[in-house]
Amino acid sequence: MQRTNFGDITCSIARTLHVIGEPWSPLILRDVWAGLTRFDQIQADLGISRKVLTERLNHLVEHGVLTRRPYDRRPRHEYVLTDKGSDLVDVLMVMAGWGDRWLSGKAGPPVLYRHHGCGEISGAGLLCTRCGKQMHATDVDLLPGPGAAT
Amino acid sequence: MQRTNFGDITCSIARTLHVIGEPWSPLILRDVWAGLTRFDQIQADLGISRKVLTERLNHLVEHGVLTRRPYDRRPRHEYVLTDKGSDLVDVLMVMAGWGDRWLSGKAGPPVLYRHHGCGEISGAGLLCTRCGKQMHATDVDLLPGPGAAT
DNA sequence: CAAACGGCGTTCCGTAAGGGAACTCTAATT
DNA sequence: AATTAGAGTTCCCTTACGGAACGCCGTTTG
Repeated sequence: MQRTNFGDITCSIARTLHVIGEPWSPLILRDVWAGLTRFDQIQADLGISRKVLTERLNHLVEHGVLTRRPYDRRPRHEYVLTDKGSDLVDVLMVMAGWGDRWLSGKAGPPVLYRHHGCGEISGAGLLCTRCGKQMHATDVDLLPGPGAAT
Repeated sequence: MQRTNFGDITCSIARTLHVIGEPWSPLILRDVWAGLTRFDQIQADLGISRKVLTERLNHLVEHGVLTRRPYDRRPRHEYVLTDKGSDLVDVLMVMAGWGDRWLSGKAGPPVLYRHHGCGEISGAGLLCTRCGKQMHATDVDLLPGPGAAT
């Protein structure tokens, strides 16, 4: 085996990386979370190679993070987060929070999060920066922020 | 450019991936967090190629996540987390929490976290599962858990 | 009913990046 | 002077990403 299999390392971080550690996987998950659920939508949004997108989607489905759901009688389907997958999006929210704090510069964060619980705009993270309560991936709406692409 | 540069995407998740998205980077960060701060220690622990370890360490230092600190008059140094880096370890704690919940099986989590705030053993995450208060990477000690390697 | 279309992959090739082992460099120790 | 230890560096081989073209399969259109 050439590339090391992180799944074999006795470490929950390594095991998690085995599921979403490959290039593009977290961004694919982000897209599905944000409502881009179809192959061509994701492909166009990310500009990812179709080959790699196929591989990643299969991998995420195999590991129970996404499911394929038919949306037509034709063989057409969209990708949906499972519970396991929604829980994983919490990792993305923390990553987004770190990126907002340390990397977004004076333009400000590209995305804002509205907390369903209190209705206010919060910073990215697992605690609402307004009401202080726990906030999960399923508890927010995404809105364009000041640093959003033009 | 062959591999896509995630840093150019207007997305805090993508920007964060630009810093720690490459293979091994999160595990290197984990090692430094856990107290393995020298080149050969990390190399032996992870079994990573020395070439790649060099590249990753330089990358993490360039991006202000780690600093090189001399620990001897000789050109010997160890790698230390910066504030930016400690903040980033929060991402790892959430990843560890997800891995513990969904991937560790009946063996149980390989690592336990003792919260400095209350002194109790907590699950991995950003909230202490015992006292409910916020818990950051700098607020915990790592202990071997039931699923630890033999 | 043949042709075009849309969604979803699959195939192919060129290049970059990881794996592994051997080698280098430098300052300290014996 | 020879040895040791830490920290890279170099070289070669193999794998995997990027990009573009191609294939498949039901549906719509004329």
